[in-house]
Amino acid sequence: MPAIEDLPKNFDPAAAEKRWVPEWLSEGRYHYDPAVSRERSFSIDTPPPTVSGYLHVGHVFSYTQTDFIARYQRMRGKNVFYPMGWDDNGLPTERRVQNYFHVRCDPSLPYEPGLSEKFEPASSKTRSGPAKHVSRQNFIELCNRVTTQDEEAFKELWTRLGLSVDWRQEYATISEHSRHIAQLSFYDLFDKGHVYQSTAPMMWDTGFQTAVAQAEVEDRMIPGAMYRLAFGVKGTNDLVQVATTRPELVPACVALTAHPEDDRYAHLFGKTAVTPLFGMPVPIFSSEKVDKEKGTGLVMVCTFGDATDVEWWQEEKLPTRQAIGRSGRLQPLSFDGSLRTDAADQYSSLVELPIRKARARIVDMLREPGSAPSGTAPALIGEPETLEHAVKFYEKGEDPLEFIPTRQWFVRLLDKKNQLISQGEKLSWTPEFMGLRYKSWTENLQFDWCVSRQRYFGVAIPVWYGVDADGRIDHSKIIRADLKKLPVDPTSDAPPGYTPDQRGQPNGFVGDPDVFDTWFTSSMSPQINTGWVLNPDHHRQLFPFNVRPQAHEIIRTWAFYTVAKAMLHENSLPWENVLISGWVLDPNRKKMSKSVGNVMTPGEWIDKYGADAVRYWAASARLGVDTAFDENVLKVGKRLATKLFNAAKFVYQQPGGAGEITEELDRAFLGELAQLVERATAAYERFDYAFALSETESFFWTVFTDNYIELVKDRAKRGDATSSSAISALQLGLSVLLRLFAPVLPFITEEIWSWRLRGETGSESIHRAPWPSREDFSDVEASKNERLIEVVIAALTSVRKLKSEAKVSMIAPIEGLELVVHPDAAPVLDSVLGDVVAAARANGAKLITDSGLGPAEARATGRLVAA
RNA sequence: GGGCGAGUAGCUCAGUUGGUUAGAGCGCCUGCCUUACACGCAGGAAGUCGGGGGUUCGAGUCCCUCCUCGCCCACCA
Repeated sequence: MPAIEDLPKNFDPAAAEKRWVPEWLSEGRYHYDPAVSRERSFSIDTPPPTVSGYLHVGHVFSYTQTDFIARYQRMRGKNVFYPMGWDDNGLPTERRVQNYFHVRCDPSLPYEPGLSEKFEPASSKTRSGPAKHVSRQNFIELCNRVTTQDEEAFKELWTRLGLSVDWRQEYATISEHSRHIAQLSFYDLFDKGHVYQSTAPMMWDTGFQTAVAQAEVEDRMIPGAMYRLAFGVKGTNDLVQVATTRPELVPACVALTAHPEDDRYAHLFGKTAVTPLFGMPVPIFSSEKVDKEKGTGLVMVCTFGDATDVEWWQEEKLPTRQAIGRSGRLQPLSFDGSLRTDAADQYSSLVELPIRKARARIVDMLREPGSAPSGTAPALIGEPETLEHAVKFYEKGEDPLEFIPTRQWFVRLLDKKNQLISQGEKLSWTPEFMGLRYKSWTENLQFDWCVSRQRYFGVAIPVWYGVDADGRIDHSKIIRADLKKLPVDPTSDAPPGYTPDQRGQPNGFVGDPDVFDTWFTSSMSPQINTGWVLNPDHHRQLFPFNVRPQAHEIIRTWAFYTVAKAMLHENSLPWENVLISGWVLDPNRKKMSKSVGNVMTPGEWIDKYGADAVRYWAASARLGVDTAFDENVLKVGKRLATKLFNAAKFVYQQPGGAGEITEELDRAFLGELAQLVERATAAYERFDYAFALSETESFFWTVFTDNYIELVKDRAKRGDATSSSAISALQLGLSVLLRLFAPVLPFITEEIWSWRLRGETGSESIHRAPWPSREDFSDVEASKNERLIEVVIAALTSVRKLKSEAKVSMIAPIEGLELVVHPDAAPVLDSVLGDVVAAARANGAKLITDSGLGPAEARATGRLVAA
């Protein structure tokens, strides 16, 4: 231990961080030991953060909260498996790379070795020119370059924060291992019959030109208008009114429908309607799905306006008239069977227009006289009614989703809703109500999981398709990879039994051009961590995991898909506990994000207040509770670390050796501390680190430093038989308190531990020291007076009040001190009166009883003497 | 439209199964250089617990209802 005189005047967090981080890493303090039994291990399915290149305090919040639990479990003697992953796979990375290098991926270009290394971050100058186009392979190399940089930045932040991650367990969702596991997952689901391909219309983002899954869809309120259009009834001059918000889909109209009990339209069922402008004859059928109250009660069925259109199209076996193409522009359509000779002409002016322009154009056309199916009137009836309505968007997209028939791979989930719901009910959710989010999402599942994406930077779907003798791709002829060759990229590798030059040739093959939904891979995070079938022993050791910490907005994706995968692959739950963290709100109570976020980065907060203080802030919010960012809490955290430093200095300054704990006050203090240990331990067991911290903090400050230390100060330095009792109690108290604080404040506690306890206990690090328990107090006799601490604090407070009101210093001597207490409290106080007299700087004290006072109340009188 | 969470001192938050004058920290006020700490210490002021009903000897806590905020899910012709 350093000599106490040599300790700095104040705690320097930066110096401590510089000292301990390297030691923790080099000494493997947080290493997981695969040889330890499963029962003695504790596994964490850490969320892999999206490496975005931008760090804000929201990132430190939830990750630090997980660390509290990891550190507690480790001190409980558990062999903690605490990995860290990076979610670098996927669209955010693609976009970031496009901007960063001002580059676009063009899969038709050939790979240029060495090209990717030559790229430099785009300057404002180069950005103004056209983007450079590169091959898919080069683009992926650029993605890897950027994510590697970003991961370094995150890793630096995590280590500075003191996350007790075992960095040997680092993983990335784009790594070879992760791609291997994801492709194995696909084959296993394939063999079990859980995946299928389909060309049914799927939700499609026209901006990114990819299919998206229900989980990635969000509603946004956007302005629109309701148009009333006149349709004809074939063989009559009758007109019927249809209301629609999407008039540009009139050319894609394949039917009209109304509710079977709607008297207004009952006579039309089975008849044929005629569309305005294009004169196409379409059937009119009845459907329970129609809401009589909406619009005119008569619905235009198009291919495809929304999910209900898709259902009607399937049920009624309607033809497909796909007006909207993959890029969101209207595409050519034939008008065979039209009752109007000018239908194709009318439509030709719409082809190639983007949806919005097509809508404006067609509305103009519908205003023209004669656009109605019969007579000379315009088809548009009245003026459009503007409205604000909810429209589905891809969460990362800018244009409303369209339904477009494309070939996609799906995981069958709809038929397993009930099983998925019951899996969710078997999990323990913290906070409990978050389980409802999982449930309501699962109950409302509408589609199977579309897992294919028309993107580049992701895990390739590991299949090839046969090409027939005529050069046509046969998607039913699926060619799989040799399992030993995984992971594969079918766009560059040749399948088993083929040579590379057979790609695209008659009787040859083509690779699936798509990649998996990123959730397809990240839902395998437990298996990626264990190695799954590649390392069955390790898998058995860890799976199911003890905890999955994660944010609440990804319950429907990450949590849901991970539960689904574990069920489909192994008929198991992936974990026992789900811990849901809250959000960090900015001071205006909005979710903290790049645009509204705080200007200071987490690194700067650490610079200013220290890592322990930042962690203290994260510990002040319970799981699932959103918290406003408050710099004040950082200040308080820093003060706590400083106070610990100084209190410890005081304890170790006391001369003389420790001895048996013989004094009532010392025993009572340790008795209270033992109760605190029980409360804190129970709190950590239910993942309530915030309660454990606030109880410990309040005990430390109120009982330990403000009162106990003041009471024994004098006795400790007296050098008599009672001194060693005080010193022992101080040292034991400090040791226990340090360990209770260690999960939240790893730096200051490690620092103090190293002075003496490291050598005395043999625990090289406080973070490997045993969590406090009854064992710590086994040599201490229990106090006879349960309320002793309460009473003695009340007495000391009454003396302080006397001095404070007299506006004199707390060390002002007092003569003729009289302490008035409840009769029951008198003998209690009498047993420790010497310490009270000393702390009061009195020359003695007389106890007076008054049964009018409460059992823990005291009143002091006496003469203050000028110092 | 259905559901979940929140609404407690100027601010940030605790208030476990209903039980005596509702708590903490920050801020504020009044003091104190006290040999661990002035990044400290002591004392103090400050709340009709979102509104309204009800149950109860007793309600911040239970029930009903309404209001505000946030979120989840759904509807989206």
